[in-house]
Amino acid sequence: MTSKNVKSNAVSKVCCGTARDIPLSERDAYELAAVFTALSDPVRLRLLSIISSAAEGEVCACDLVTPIGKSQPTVSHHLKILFEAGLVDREKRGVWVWYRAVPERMSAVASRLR
Amino acid sequence: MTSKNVKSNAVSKVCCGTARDIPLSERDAYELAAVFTALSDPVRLRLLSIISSAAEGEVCACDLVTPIGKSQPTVSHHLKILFEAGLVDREKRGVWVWYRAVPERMSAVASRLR
DNA sequence: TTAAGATATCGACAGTTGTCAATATCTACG
DNA sequence: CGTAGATATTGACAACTGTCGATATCTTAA
Repeated sequence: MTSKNVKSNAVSKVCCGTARDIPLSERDAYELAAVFTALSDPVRLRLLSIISSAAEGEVCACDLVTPIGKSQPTVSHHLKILFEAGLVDREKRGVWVWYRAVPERMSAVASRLR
Repeated sequence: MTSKNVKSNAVSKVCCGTARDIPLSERDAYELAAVFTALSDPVRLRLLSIISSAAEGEVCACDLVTPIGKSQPTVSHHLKILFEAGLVDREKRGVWVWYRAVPERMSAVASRLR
């Protein structure tokens, strides 16, 4: 395992061996991982791209099913995951539900990658 | 399903109904999702945080097992996933393997979130 | 009230993923 | 050689995930 102060090894460098604190806490890691999990599916990324690039700033859920090419329950499922991750916001108006991107949330996540 | 030009509905706004092209291609969505999948685990995020913040710019794999608190095969497994996602680079020197972050890769991913 | 349509939930299933013990591979050193 | 130690691979298992059909819920219009 961890070696320290090994003398005359072939590579002139040794492992430090000290298990210092991890910069990212366990709790933060879990929360960050949860957002990345929401982003880890191609269908959700395409949904996000449609919603984010909407000229009117929002998109009706009814207009997401056909272009995505998945069943309505599946699209609804993915939208829920994006919503719960804080990546999109939604508003029910009449029969329809309108989705819009949350750019601050995406920026916040992006900044965690330096 | 999609409604268009519905007159006198209660919310004064209708779905557009046109299934125009999705900004993010299916191929790009898959590739991006693959990177986010690599980032979607708390253990991997903590590994990344240790490697990224290393004062010497690199960390020996032997010094990652203990602080992470998982078995050696598990840590090796996660490091492989990070490596294959292009998020870390590695170099074998003697018996040890040294990992370093790939900041350009992280920046590239971050920029995809606007 | 009844009907029609948009969205959400449920139940089930196949595929994927994180984990570890056991084992293999590789490297340096007597 | 052969040994010791670091890392990777394998095999197995439980847990999680994406998908769909069926169904429930909700809203508006007639």
